[in-house]
Amino acid sequence: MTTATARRTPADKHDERRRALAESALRTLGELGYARASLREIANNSEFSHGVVHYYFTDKLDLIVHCVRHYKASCVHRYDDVVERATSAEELVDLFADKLVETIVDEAPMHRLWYDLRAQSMFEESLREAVLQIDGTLQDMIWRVVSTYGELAGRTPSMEPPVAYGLLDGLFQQALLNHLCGTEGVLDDLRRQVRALMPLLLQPA
Amino acid sequence: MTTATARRTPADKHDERRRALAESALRTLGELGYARASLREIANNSEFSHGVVHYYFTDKLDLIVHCVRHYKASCVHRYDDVVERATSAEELVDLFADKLVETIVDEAPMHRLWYDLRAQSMFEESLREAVLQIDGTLQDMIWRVVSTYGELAGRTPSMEPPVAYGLLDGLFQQALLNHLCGTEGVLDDLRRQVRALMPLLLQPA
DNA sequence: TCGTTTCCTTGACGACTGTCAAGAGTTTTC
DNA sequence: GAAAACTCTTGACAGTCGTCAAGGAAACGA
Repeated sequence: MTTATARRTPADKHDERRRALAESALRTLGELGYARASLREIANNSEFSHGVVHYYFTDKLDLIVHCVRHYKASCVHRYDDVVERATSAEELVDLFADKLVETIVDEAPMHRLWYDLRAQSMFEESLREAVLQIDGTLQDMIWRVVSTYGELAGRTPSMEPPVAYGLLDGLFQQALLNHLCGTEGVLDDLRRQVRALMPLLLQPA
Repeated sequence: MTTATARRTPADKHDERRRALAESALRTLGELGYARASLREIANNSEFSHGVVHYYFTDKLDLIVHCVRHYKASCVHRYDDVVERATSAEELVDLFADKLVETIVDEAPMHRLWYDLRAQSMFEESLREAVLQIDGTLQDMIWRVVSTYGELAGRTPSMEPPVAYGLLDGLFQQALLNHLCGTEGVLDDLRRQVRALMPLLLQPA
């Protein structure tokens, strides 16, 4: 019914509303987490009422998965200009480490939401497909950095994409937790750790 | 009132009941996760009724923190005999990797519970103290392995304890998720990845 | 054996949850 | 300008949740 009745407005407006609702929901989700963010709370922090959710989404799960998918879509290009801008291996590492620190400060709620969702997917099977897919795009994102780093250094990566992603993700997660706990020096630590780790991801010269 | 009235039974029985309840709760928590495990469900899977929880614990949070603390207490010695038994660096790595794979198979529910709780602590401040403390003991556990590995290899570690822990934890978490998703070859991958990573944790010979 | 303390069950409470139907309000269509 | 379609609000529903009080059951000390 809603498809292709007019030239472009109906379906587009529908999608735009979904996007607006999703972005509103993301704020609340990032603040409260997956389990404690109720649809009413999400709606309260938006310009809509709590009933509208079921007009644009079938489920609470549908909404949340849409939210995180929407978020990751912009997230996976975070290091694109790091990759493009860097002219040497050392510069790439510096830019990459800085960007990691920057996003841990600016987007901590989004990151903890992602880790929350990924942990939930270990229990809730209906989340796994989306989580695995997003995890794959994040892995690709990291691999673009690592492979470019290798090219600039004139060396080939010594690890497969999942390993490189797993290692960096481990450090990042640790830094995020400590950052949220207000620990001092976490950001500098992360920067140093990443700078020390990156060379190990390549074959010895 | 309950302290030191008789020789040892009253307080001991209290603690034993707490332990029994906690172990019962751990089964349910490992199955459902932090958010979806209700006190009634926890009690149903035990020999008690749902009201007894507030006799031994002040809170749901009190119960859960006690549960995870109780679990980690036994968990942190998992690699002790790996450290003691190994007579060469290579053997230690093999034993360590095997033990990692073993626990990912045997205790997957406990591990996902831990990651769930750690993610929740990013939102719920009241969880952080316990989580940070447990995280520290896990880090120490890993460091015992790494430092012994270095001694056996006659080389000094190239990374600080948090980094070594963060890297290995990242790989482990990734393997756990994939294992729960039923992906094939995850365990062999983890074994190979750990064997490849460990030498990088030491200074070049 | 009686009274007291400890232990545990039952049942209820208020609050909160996701969901959805009924119906206003708004826009579009003819 | 009436009719139809779309958009959103309101209010209620059936559950579930953590919590706790009342009271029975059992163990204990005398």
